Amino acid sequence: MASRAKATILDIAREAGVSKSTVSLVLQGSGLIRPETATRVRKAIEDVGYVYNRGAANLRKAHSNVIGMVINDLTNPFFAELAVGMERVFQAAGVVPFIANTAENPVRQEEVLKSLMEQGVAGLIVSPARGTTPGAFRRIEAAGVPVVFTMRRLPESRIPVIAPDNHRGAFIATEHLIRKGHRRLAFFGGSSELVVYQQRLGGFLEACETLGIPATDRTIVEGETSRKGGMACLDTALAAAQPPTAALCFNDAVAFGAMLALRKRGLEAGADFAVVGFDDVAEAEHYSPALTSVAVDTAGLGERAAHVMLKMIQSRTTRAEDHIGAVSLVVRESSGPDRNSQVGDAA
Amino acid sequence: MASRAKATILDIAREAGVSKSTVSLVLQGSGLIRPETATRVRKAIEDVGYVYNRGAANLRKAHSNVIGMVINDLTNPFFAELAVGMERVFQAAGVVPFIANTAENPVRQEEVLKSLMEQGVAGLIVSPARGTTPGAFRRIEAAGVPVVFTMRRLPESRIPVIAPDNHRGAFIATEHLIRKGHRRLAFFGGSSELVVYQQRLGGFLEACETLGIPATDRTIVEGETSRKGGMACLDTALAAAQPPTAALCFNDAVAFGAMLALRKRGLEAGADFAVVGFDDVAEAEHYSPALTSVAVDTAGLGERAAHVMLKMIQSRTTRAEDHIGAVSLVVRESSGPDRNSQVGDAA
DNA sequence: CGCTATAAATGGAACGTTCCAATAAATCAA
DNA sequence: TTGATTTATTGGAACGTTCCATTTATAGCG
Repeated sequence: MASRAKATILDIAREAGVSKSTVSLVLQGSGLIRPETATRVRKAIEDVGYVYNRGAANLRKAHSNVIGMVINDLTNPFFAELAVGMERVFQAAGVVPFIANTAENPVRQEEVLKSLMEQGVAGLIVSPARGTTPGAFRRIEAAGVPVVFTMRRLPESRIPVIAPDNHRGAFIATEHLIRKGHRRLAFFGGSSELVVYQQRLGGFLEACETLGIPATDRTIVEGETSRKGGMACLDTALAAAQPPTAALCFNDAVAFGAMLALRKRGLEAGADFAVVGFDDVAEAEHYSPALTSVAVDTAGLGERAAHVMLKMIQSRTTRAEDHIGAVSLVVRESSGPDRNSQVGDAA
Repeated sequence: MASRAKATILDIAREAGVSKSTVSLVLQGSGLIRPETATRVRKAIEDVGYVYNRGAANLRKAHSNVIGMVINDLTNPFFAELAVGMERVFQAAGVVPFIANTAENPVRQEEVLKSLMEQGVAGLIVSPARGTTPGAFRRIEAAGVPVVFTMRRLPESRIPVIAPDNHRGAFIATEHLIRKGHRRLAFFGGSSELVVYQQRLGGFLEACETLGIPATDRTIVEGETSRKGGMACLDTALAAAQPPTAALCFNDAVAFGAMLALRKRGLEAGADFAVVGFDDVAEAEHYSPALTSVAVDTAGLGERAAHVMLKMIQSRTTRAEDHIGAVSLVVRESSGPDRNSQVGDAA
């Protein structure tokens, strides 16, 4: 049933009674071929069930039409949304994005990157795994393949980054909580090895500083960036002598976890404890209570990253400017009502 | 900065003072090379920043180490979990899975498949997009590339399928609702063009039939397989003169939507209306109320699909047996307490 | 009719690997 | 010592494309 040997351009040439060069030209849609010849060739292609061998072609052409998207956690819907945004742009440009998942594992990431490079990708969009070593992209840069990072950046690296304004996002979210009347605040989840963490925590701290929350009234609990991590953070925080009354969470997953832990204690997010997330994933709006979160325009960032990549490929450069996306706070139920009525001990 | 021309095997050969054949052997880890020679070659590889050109290699070898995973909706966490399960297996086998998203669009799917084929994949694992035409895989089969479907099957096709036992899953879920005392049941979401829909609906109907729920007490509402679709289904169903008191949903996303719509009406899933989902995504356990759902062992199915694929590649066949995965009902809060006390009108 | 200009089609040399057959060097048996 | 065997290494011919330089056919013009 299956055709024995794969058909090549020569088989088509024979079938159509032309030369391989002619077939090649037809395949590339060249206008140099007489229309009726082209039709004849196309028929032959159809007849023999030919499939184009892009590997062979790339051997001569030296640049492929595939770009690799390396993502640290596909099960996080946030990254899935990001990937979808990119795909739209690439598709329109005739570029095929192949997605690979590293599951937050630097070793796996190494393998995946190697594989993608061997495949001869034209560029790489990467959301680096936690714990990626600074040298991990040296070889890739040396090979002249354009790379852009999304969402996360590496401590010291000249690779362009497309990311939301984490500092500002955390700042406005914290400000929101303070304006609501909260005086003992927490920051939940994440770990200090992530640059993103430093940015978000930095925004949180700056807001506290600016708006007069003393260091003694700030609780910082590191933890996994997942529901489970969020649950643990809340339990830790509430065990303190002077527990916080509100928390900004590293991301929405952590926030969902914190809300879940609250419910387990018979408390309700919003009424008894204010929770704010980060990322504003689709689910945030539909949760119960609906989650107040920092919206980062995920799909927009994905599109931006894709555009930057295309431009880099086109201008065969490996440099590009960073892009820091605007953020906004989407206020929903989980951050609760104003507490200003019961405030009395503010400076 | 970037090295001008990409280094090839010949550059390494020159650098190390051996022949290209020797380099090739080293690259393949052949034991035929004297260890110290191999070390010297490996050093040269490192020095010149060589990256292996798999395209060129495949030209001779005729089978690559990449397999394509074509998924209809990456934003559905269910598929992301499935993908992750497969990746584990492939990684261990030294095969690199590239994931591509079709966003439920047959045209996009066509492009993606073409691209993957051109790339010379060794095999394809596909969860076909809705509305895929029966002929869409003809050429791929003709080319002798192994394909396995996951989760969904095409109406008439000899391609092996790895999927959960949809019929049985729906049956036990429906049985559960009836045992709880419900007598007017609904089936929410999905559309009849999907084979999976027919299977799940079939299970639902068979349970109704077997356990004495007359056709007049069954409400079937087709709809999008998303939260939004689920909300619409619930609204439609409750508008009827004799509304149902429980619903089996096509999948968890629909179930979440239905629960959301209930809450909007001031009703609570479990207490006022029983909801059962399908797939048992991670979120189901953490929802509020926690969702009763049919567990399909997602990661297990992914692993199974990957294994079948590897076996097909190895034995260079394009045939394999279907695999129907076991299912189980995970009972949580959303299906509510027993209603048997208040039943009086049962036959 | 001969000439040039244009259009259409073609041969052949790359591209970077693999792998077979062949060689060269080292070891062994007699 | 000689020939056979084993161990390391090496040329060279593929693999399926692209693209440049040609060739061949067609048309246009005086």
